[in-house]
Amino acid sequence: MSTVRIRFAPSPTGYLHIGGLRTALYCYLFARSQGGNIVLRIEDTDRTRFVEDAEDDIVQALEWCGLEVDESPMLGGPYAPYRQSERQDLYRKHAESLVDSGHAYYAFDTSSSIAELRKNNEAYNASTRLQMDNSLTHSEEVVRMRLESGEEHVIRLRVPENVTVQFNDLIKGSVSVDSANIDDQVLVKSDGMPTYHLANVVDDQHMAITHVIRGDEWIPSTPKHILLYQAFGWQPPAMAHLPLILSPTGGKLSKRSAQRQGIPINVRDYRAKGFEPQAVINFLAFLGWNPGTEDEVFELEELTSVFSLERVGSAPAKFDLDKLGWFNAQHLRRLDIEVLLERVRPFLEKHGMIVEDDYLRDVCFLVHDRLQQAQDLVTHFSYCFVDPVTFDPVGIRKRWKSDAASLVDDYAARLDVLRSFNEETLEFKLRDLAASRKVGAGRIIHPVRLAVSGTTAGPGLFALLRVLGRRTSVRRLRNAVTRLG
RNA sequence: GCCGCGUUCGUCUAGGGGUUAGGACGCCGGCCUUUCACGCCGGUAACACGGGUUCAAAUCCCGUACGCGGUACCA
Repeated sequence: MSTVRIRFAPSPTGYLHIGGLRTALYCYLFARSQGGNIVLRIEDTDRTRFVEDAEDDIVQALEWCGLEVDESPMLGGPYAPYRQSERQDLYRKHAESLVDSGHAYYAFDTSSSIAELRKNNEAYNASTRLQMDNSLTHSEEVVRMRLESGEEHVIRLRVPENVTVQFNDLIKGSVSVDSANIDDQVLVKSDGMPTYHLANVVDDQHMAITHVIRGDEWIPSTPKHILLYQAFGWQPPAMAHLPLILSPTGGKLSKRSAQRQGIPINVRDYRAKGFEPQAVINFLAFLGWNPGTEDEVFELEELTSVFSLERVGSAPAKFDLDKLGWFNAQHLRRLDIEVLLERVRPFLEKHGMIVEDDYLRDVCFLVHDRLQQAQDLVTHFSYCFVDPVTFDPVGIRKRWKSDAASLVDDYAARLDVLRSFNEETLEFKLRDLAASRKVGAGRIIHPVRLAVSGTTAGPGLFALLRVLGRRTSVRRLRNAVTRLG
């Protein structure tokens, strides 16, 4: 058995989106679980949709997630080049060999004559090809002349009549299609570029790909590819078509539908929003696959050791942002505090907050378990860095009673003269004050929290005060006393 | 329209002839607690429908419905 070789073959028509990452992930997991190799191949045969920085984005997105590839345009490898635009001659040569063997033909039809064909609801296939303008309907000599004169043309696959094309998909099982339902597919476009169908078959063969793992949307074209392999006399690789990721409302997870649901669509957006790469990977892995146990939280390397294609389901799955949030919280919590610091820094900077490492470390330690996304630190816990400017009105009504100002002021006075600003002392001083004023501790705790953070929710009060430090704590307490009265 | 693929709690899913149909997210309730989270405990909720096959069907077969995908000189 030869070594497993998998390719991830995106086309650079835009930034890598979440569905593409899922495909890449499954490719990676399968390759690694089999001890095989994975190659990144850029399918840039559509010049009209080419996006300049897309390739770069794809590479960075994979890197961010830790999906390392073995061969790629920048890494090189034994089957270079890995950009299809750089392999044009190969495709042309193979297409022509197909014409020679009678499996393909030149076609000169204008776009308007094809449009007319389709208007009559007819396909370009065995039943119509003889009415069209191609090398099947003209003498060899005429064809040669037209070709030599540089007339625009394409090369089409001559799909055989009345055969059933069948293949065994590793995920879907047996799939078969009657060749009558397959068009004479364009193999080489009039600009000389191959279509996906040709390029992908030629490259998979030449790059010794053993398994094609790609999205469900390719199932209908796979019979065309099988036909191509047969025409070339090649053995097709194994096929595995992954179920699609759907929008929560059911449709295709398009840019528009995703935006409406608040779902980031490009991988770079997940990064920008403070999602953990491991969480995104974990979430994606479980969209259509499960290990058969009840474990759910996995890192990439752990996934690699338990992944198998047999356990990939065949039904499409809806994207669930809440579940992703849960995975993110799980992975965020497992992060080493120093790594968390790195995660959180960009968000502080974005908000113009300059914070020293030691202090940030204290804060992170304090709120670590309460973060779901890294950016929560600045959105939920800004009071760790700047004095509160507003106080939650509901909190005021509920917690800032008539004696609050005097109690808080008293507490501030006691803190102000404290020598060791540790949690035990802070708590002792507060309870002592409560006792001497004959009130419950909560009568002070709550207004103090409100004064210091502007809200009624948050980490343990004494730990919070300790982190804020004496100067800040006292300043905020006194400030609240004057503001709230 | 035609072709293909699919259908278990709201969502992700386990289970594939005999199960109280299991887990996770979400939601609800409780415990913990100075608050809110975390955590823990408990609850809610599903085999699309109709026919077969069988002693027995969520599970196998056939239809129907619904959903999704494809139907390009896009991938």
